[in-house]
Amino acid sequence: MGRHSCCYKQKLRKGLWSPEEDEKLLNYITKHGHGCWSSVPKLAGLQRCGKSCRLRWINYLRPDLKRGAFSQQEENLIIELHGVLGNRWSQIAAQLPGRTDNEIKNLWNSCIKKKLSQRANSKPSTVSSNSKITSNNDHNSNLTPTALTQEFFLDRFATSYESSTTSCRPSDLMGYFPFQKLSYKPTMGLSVNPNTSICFNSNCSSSEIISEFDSCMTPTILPSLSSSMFQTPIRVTPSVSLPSDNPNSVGSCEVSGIQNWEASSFSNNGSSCSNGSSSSIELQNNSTFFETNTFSWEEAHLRSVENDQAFIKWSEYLSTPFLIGTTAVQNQTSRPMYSEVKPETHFITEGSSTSWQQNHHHHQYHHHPQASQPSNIYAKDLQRLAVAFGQTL
DNA sequence: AAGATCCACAACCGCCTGCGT
DNA sequence: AACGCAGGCGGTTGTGGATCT
Repeated sequence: MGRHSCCYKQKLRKGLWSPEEDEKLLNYITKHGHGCWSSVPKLAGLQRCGKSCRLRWINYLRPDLKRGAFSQQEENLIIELHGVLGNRWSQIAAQLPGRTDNEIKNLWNSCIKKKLSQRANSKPSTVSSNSKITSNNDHNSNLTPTALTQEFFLDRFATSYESSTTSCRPSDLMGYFPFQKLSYKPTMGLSVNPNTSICFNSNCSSSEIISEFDSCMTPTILPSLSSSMFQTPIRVTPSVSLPSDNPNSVGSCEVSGIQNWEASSFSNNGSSCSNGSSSSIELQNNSTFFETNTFSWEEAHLRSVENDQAFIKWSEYLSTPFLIGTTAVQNQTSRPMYSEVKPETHFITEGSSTSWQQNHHHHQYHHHPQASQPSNIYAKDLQRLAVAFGQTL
């Protein structure tokens, strides 16, 4: 095995992609689809290997990517899914439309895992101290992130259970879990016995869990998850068509006021999107375990309002005139768009032209002091971009 | 002001799997 | 059945900006 054959080729560029490379790749895939990835770099005129092109497209250039910071709901969903799926980032990503596995993986490794670890350290063995609640792993110091997540659920469960009133039965408690009303069986990763003890069975394979979830999940309860979560993961088919006559319809699906991105939303016929609601996650409307309890991370409060802006309609995004001058950039109303947009190589399709914007600092705005001064940064980046593409602002 | 350190993100690497021959 | 290729995935590293000292 070892290195992919295409990587043996000489004179292949590595490292960060330049805007010119992005444009070449984007233009090529927009026109022709990717086809065989190994042939894309040659056909697109790039000195890259096919895998590199594929990654760049999937993680950055794909037009159906949701840009910007993760919302609290998304973080919660990631934690929930990670508790079930583990490090299957692609499957987790399939449940978060517009997010990539790489993005989620980075978020987990840099942020969520830290939070869970801090929480575990600051509140050791809450679960194991409860005689009614048992876990296969009572030592937080040895917990893997997945185990930490499980501990997290157990802890929340224990808290809820302790504070509940007399008539609470195990079956009642199931409502506290994100996958509500599931018929958990003793063989599953999560089990509840009549004595109200609950445990994660570490010897239970994930496939069993998945199979159990799949079989007992009622479509009326969680139609989105049941239809897609444990079946074939959503895959984006990058054969994108960007209809120039109706930019507002490009791949946008609005369901319950939020983005409802489907991989299948983009098709060569350009006929906007399929409904796709069967496999979408309605984050805003699904009160999860976390919201129905007292879950709150330290900055969750601070970020909640700001991150609501993450649910910007793609259609609005596409139709917003990014490159109409610095005055527009500085316009306060345009700020959320920029602050939520993962930048560098975003494009707008207007007719046959492709416009680009660049902004390396998108992620700073929600947790750095510079957040109060985005305009200068936008302007600077736009100027850089304009220079790169020979445009004037 | 400058170097050191931290952090988030992009990209690469190696392995696995599926498919065609 | 064996082999090679391409695509996909997860772990890891590299990079550059922000922050700290």
